[in-house]
Amino acid sequence: MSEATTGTTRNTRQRAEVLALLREVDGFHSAQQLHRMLQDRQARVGLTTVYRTLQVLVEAGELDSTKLPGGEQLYRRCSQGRHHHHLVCRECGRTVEVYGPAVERWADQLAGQHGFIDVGHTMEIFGVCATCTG
Amino acid sequence: MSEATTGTTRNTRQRAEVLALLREVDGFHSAQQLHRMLQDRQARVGLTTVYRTLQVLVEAGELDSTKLPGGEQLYRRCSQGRHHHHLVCRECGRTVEVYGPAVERWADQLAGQHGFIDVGHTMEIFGVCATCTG
DNA sequence: CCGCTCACTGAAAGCCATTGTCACTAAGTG
DNA sequence: CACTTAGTGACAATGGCTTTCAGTGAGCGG
Repeated sequence: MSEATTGTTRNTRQRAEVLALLREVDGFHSAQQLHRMLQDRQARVGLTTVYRTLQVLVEAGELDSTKLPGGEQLYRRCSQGRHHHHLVCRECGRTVEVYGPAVERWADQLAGQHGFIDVGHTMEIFGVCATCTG
Repeated sequence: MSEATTGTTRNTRQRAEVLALLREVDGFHSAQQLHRMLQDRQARVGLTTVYRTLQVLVEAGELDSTKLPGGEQLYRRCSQGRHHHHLVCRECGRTVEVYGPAVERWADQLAGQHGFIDVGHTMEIFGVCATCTG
């Protein structure tokens, strides 16, 4: 599973298109949205490829992903490697990256107290942003 | 949308079956699992009804639900109304309810600072429990 | 350049939890 | 006992995502 066997990664047009798009857009977008955007700009990339490329990029730590309550996965270019969470507007999808080292520590500690190892966590904050309110 | 118009709730056999089952089982289970359990005990309740009943119960605050990373929704009888999060074992599904008032406060505050209103959040902690480790 | 291999592609089919449809059933009321 | 209408459930549909598999083309050695 994702083990670099011969480890050769090829530079394909499709990969470049996806990366180029991600460099231009801001905020989170779903694989489907990104695929539609690519179609709009005449970049012929299959949906399957979009999914695979996004997965690869996430694994490589170049993309950042969130999951909406509905289960849909969103992606966006990772500004930096630091672990963070998201404050997302339910209306417009505007996203703010937030940091909560205390939360991380709390989660790890708590899990440790209960004998859990290999601990990870998910946390997303939802609300309606100022723009969408008034 | 879930607005109590005439607001009459009927006591049906199916509802009772689901509730009875939930009273007996511990931990989180998916709608599909619960449906299968009901079949095993000869309780004839349709899958659709199981889903609807669970939804109603969650809205009424009588059930507690989590979502697995895979997107599957899990339900369990709510021990108490207090807002809490879950520490879930990736292997066996064992769940520990955890409280983090500080986290709640942090999330609300942070959202407020960014001008967000009507704020909610999700947080789940995953790991492997002591039993599953060895 | 040429040919070859294998990573990569993508259309279509599959998967799977969940939701919608709609004719039917029965709870609770008068 | 009617009778209204909440509730039911078999089935179809949805939707995001994954798998399949017959190709295509990136990059390398010759």
